[in-house]
Amino acid sequence: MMSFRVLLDEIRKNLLSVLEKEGIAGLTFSLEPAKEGFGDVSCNVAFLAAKQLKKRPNEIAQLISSQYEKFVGGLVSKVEAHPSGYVNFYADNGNLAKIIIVESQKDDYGKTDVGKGAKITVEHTSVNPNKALHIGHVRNVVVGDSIVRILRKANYSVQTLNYVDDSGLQVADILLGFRILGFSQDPPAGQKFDHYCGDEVYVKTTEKYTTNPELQEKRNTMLKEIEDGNSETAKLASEITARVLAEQLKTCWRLGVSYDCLNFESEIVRSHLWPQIFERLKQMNLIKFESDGKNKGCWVIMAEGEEDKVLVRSNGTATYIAKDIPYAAWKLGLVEDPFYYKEYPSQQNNKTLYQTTLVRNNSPKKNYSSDKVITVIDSRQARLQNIITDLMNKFGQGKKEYIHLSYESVTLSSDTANSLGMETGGKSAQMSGRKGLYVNADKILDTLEQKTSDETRKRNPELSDDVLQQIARNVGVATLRYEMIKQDLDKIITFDTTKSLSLEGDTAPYIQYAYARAGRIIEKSNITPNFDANYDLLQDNYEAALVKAIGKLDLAVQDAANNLSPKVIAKYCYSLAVTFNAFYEHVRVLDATPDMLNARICLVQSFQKCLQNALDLIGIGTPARM
RNA sequence: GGGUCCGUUGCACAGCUUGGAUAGUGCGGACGCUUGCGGAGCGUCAGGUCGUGGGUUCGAGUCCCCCCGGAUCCGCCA
Repeated sequence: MMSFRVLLDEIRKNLLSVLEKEGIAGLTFSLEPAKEGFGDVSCNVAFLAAKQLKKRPNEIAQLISSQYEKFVGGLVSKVEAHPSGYVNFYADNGNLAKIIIVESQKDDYGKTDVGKGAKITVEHTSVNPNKALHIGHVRNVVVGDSIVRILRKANYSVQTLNYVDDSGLQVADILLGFRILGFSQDPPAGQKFDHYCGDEVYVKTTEKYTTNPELQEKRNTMLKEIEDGNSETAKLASEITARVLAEQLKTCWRLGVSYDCLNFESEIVRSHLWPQIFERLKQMNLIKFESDGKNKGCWVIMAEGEEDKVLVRSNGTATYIAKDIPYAAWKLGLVEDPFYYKEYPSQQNNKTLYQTTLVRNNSPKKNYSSDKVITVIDSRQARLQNIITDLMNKFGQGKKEYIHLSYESVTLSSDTANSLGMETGGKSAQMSGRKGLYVNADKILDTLEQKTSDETRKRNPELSDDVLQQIARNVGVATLRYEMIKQDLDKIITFDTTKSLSLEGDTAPYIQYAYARAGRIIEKSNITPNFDANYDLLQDNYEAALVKAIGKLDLAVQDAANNLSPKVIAKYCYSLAVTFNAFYEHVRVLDATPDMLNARICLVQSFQKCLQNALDLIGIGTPARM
């Protein structure tokens, strides 16, 4: 990839030759984009060599920079020994601009080869099919989807899975509502089925457990019936969960997210993978049978420095973690695949979505397993995920990698919790599906679309309703997605229905606005840029800064892929937009002479292309107007 | 009680993986910028013992240890 990286590569190569000549080879120095005001690239080698040479860092820096002088003239225009001890390099703006701007026109601009084409499987979303997605689920969906996009850009071959826990206790809860408490199986007109199940059936059914304890026993028998299959209850369960799932997927598609395959817990259970795995665990001595103590009669797993975890109860039934183990092993390709595959009826973008089935068919077998598997789950499940990770390491004998990509939860601000009828004493509160304390994802998207639609109409009164709606969807989704990934995964997001929906400052609309502004310049210039331009004209600081920002996309992708950190891309997009806006305010494009106009239009178009590529990595679009 | 994570300006965050040069950004506050390419913008100012204490180092927001505060997990529930 021809990018800012070529500058780093050139400097490294020449620097190594300087160091060798001076007899200070073998140091693992860093060579990085410089901080503002210290040139373009900084090197810390003088600090590292100071001890060995018994000289002050600045002296060494001076020696190195004077020796580097003979290489000046390529992409480097100046070398400088800073009094602090750094060696700072200044780029030749024209040469660098030519390379970066031309390269940025390629469709795959920003790609980088972290993955070397390796297969990787990512599981995310995995929402219980008894309710609608709330704002906490959205964090999972958006983090997972952004990771998928980033890994693809980093040359991984990515498979995306969504695990549907269609046989758990929460499903039994709503079934109890339908079968015993007589809730209608059809929602009131205009209400989505997933909203209805979550807001009405689930909440009102679980409410009754406190006043009506015998209902809980009924729930337990219902759970057994679901797991065994074949009963009326099991049939109704698969019907209801399928309907909820269909509605949940609409929300995911609305967010711009797609999957390769859906897995169902009920099928994992009925596939009889567990007995096979159970035997292997015994053979490998990874689990033990307790003949005494509090876990008497159970098979338990010994976790590093933690309490033993029961896998098989004294009555012989497997616990939930025992269901997760076969699924993890399946994802890693450690068991023979018991499934057949069929197409799910629909998906956005005409991408085919498959689902597993135990019913034999003639469709070709699929393979969604990989040696490397990422599972995106809430940090609250870290303990269980650690047990599975441990187990998979032993199971895979070091050839497989199971990664729990953990993220902190989304909580509600006290104001928002209050508005949902909960007094928290000024503190933020965890959401709870059971208590009905959550912010629905579709409703937040509706609110955002309305808001962005109003704003866009103010600025573009001539736009048709259709176009306006399209823009509003784009910007609304972008705003929510950006809020969900702009900070670190291990930081709690405190969601506030008013404060979290701002369209100004460090937000998606700010970034998208920069793109739209750039588009208007190109439009009004009335020229088609000629990329065989005179890039030496782009010497202004604002121009040079924009070129360099554009040149660093692949460095950001590499960082994001290596650290599984989508926020790196969000930060990159924001800083690219900031750099453009500064350029926009200080450099007049349309007033320039023909050569200068052409060079600047090339730069503006390069910015647009780069930003579009970068935003796509976090699932954010670039409307031409907004 | 034990494990994990968080603690940087009034608020929300970046920087910590890979220690060095002036600790950045947004919101909020004060003031200013449009007969100029779209003001969802730009600029100026105010605001910081980087939770506390120790250690390693020529050098610590960044690495190590103790402590304090907060979140979360620790069921033969899922």
